[in-house]
Amino acid sequence: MVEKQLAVEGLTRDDLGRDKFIERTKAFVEQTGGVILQQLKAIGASADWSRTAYTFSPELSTAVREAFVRLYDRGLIYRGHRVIHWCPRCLTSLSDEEAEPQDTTGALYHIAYPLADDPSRSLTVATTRPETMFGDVAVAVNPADERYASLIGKHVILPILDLPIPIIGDDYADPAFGTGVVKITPAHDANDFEVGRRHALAAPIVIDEHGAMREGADARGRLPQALVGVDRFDARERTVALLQAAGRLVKKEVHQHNVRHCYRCDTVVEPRLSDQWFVRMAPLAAPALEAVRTGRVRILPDKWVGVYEHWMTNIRDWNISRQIWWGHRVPVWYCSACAAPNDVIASREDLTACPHCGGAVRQDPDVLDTWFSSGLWPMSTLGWPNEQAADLRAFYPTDVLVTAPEILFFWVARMIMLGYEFMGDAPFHSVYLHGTARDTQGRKMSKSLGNGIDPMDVVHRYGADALRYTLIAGMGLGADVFLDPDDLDKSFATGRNFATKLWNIGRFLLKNVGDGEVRPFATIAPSELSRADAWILDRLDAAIRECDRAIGPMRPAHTVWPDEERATGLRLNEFAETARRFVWNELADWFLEASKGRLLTPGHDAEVARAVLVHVFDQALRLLHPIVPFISEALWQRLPSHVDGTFLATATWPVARPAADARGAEFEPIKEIVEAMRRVRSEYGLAPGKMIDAFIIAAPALRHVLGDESQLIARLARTQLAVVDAAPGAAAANVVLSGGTELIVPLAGLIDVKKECDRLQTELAGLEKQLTALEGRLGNPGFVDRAPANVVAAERAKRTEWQTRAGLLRARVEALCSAA
RNA sequence: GGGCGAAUAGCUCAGCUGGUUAGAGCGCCUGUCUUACACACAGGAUGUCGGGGGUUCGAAUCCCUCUUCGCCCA
Repeated sequence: MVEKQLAVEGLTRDDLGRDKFIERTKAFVEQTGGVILQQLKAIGASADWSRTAYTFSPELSTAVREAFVRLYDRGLIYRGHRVIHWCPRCLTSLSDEEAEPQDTTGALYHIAYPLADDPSRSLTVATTRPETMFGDVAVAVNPADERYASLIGKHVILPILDLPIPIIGDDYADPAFGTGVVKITPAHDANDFEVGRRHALAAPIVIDEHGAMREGADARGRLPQALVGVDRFDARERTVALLQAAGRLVKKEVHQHNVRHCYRCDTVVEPRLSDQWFVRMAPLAAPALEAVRTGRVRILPDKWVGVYEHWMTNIRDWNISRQIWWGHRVPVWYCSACAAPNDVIASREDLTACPHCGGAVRQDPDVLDTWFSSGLWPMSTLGWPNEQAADLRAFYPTDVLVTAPEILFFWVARMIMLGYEFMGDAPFHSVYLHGTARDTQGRKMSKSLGNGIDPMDVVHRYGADALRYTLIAGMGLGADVFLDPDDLDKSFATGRNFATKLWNIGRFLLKNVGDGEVRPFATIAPSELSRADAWILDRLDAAIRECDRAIGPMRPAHTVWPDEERATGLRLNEFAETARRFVWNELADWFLEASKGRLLTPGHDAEVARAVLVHVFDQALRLLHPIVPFISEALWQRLPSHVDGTFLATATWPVARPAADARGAEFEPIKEIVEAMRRVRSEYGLAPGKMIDAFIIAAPALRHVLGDESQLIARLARTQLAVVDAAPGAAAANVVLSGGTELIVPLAGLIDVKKECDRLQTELAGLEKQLTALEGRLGNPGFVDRAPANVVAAERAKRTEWQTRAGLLRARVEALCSAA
């Protein structure tokens, strides 16, 4: 980014010099880092802001040096001479992870290399990079390949240069790929380098650090004059032309392959032979792999476990050298005076003189891959390498790491490896890999595409709670979330609607409860509760349990996750949906509606209702606080039960009561009757406000409830219910409810007998179909004998219920449809 | 080319260790400004759970196979 800014000013980093460049970058980092912190605060992230840390602070720099020196002393960091990924634009090497493969349509060129002792015959090699042929030192065939085995040891003539090179046998040559003959260019291909090493071949360099053709080490006389200084891609065309002119190009075919690109600037990466610092990964990976396999660390969603294991078992040494200016300098000095000119001195302190001879020293110019210091984060931020640091002792290992899946190798795996190396334990027990925000076309939101959404924009429009709720509710474990950057209203409707609804629920509740003294919920005896009270308290318990289950255990009970708990919890969307359903569909839609009447008449029951309302809402706000912290806190502070100076943010978590009150279940038939009445109204176009009469045939237990709750039903359903023993003869709508209850709504003049009859017949047919299947199941000895007893019992209960229901429906159909 | 994963309502996704009359949000249709909320209320429609085969008393759920799409690594 800083280099881009400089480019706009017409400058390069060399114009500025190393010190000025670092100064400028530092300023930029402080500025952007500040913006991110400000955004986090705006969305209500409850971090301990006094602990923000910066990787270039003196403390963290100490940690980086300590880690480097310790790994170096243990032989886990070494200087290696090999082919690495190089960005010819950034002029730095890259790790395997930073060189991103991109599927590319290229060409496979087939080139004829004549045999030295018989120019009439030739071997055809297939390559995607003909311009590297000037660095060829051999062609390889597979020793098991019968076509070519006899040629091993002979020579071919490298076209254009007319240079004899050997034919070698090596398993690396894949008989099935191309022609089965592969050219070997050790300086410009990592695999070829290994082949060259095995066969003790030279490694002539023909491409320079800028990606232009130039004779480097071991390459004198290898480049045609016309190609010197030519960019690698132009050189490819020209080489092909030269080959064609020489009659050596056999064919060119379209070829799909992956080409690595620089993850920062997208330039095509050039394999480059050079000296770099590497971390030996296999010894570090072993405990980190074991940690995930045994369950010391779990990865969610667990589909990433396989990816992690695959990477860890095929791990390659990590190139940590970067030839850039911004970063931690490699803490290595070289003494030019001592006997060994390349003697490496790794040091925790800056060196000004050689500790052996007192001579002048110079520091290695390379800096470290930023992920090297990031890998130390869980320790370095807590005070490591001071192992007695209070923070380190108190907080290491931490709990959950939340990050994006593309960081799994860059960062997560390296934190685990370095955690084991330096602390002897994993830095956390859970890794939560979240989804990606994408636009409506499924593209990842990014600055360069301009399809991103500014979170602050959303906060200003709809509030932080709406933003949080939308994302949390819409993001299943590891699932991507799709948002339309051009239609924020639609994208954030879920959260905006819920935030507004919650606020309105609070407003209504606070207004109706009023400012007067409210009885503490604990003082209310179960016998004082209404059925609606008992019901909402049951629902609250269920919501608490479901929320707890969605979040799962905070940490493993005994260090390691047992198999049955490994994949559980952290289902934030389920948590959000449960909490939403409770306050909206249960508390607001039913309990608040049911309370309206009770609150109108002052007295004992109104006091109970007020106490229950305050208690239930208080508990609901506690559940909601992690998702919508601002609105929930604001409402909670206004509750009459609120104690000055206390915060919802630090209030205790709700706990479900162990046992339910049986009377809560008695509210269900009331709901069912109200819903049935509403359906009938809707179907026959009866005005919602109009009071209508209805009859009900019910079992004795329900009659008792109906007697008690007639006012409530009247209010919710706008219905005067009369309990009867038999259906009156007049035209009516008929509804069969659970438990054999029948609801009859007389509709003289309004009823369409044909329509009512059709409706009942459709319902009956559907039920009979289900019943037939159910009876088939229960008649099957295989099922009755082998299925678990509780399943069989449940199916039998269902049969009884459905048979009653079908009987009642049949009777209604007979009564009604014979007349039609 | 190798490995991993996914296909469920118009869209985005739940459905965990096989037993539901298969769910949610958004969208859609009908009615309602019912004094907390039209960013709402009430009611409604919509799925041969990608195709085929198998295991099982029982499959959206387990196995095989095909198709299509992702991701990771060569």
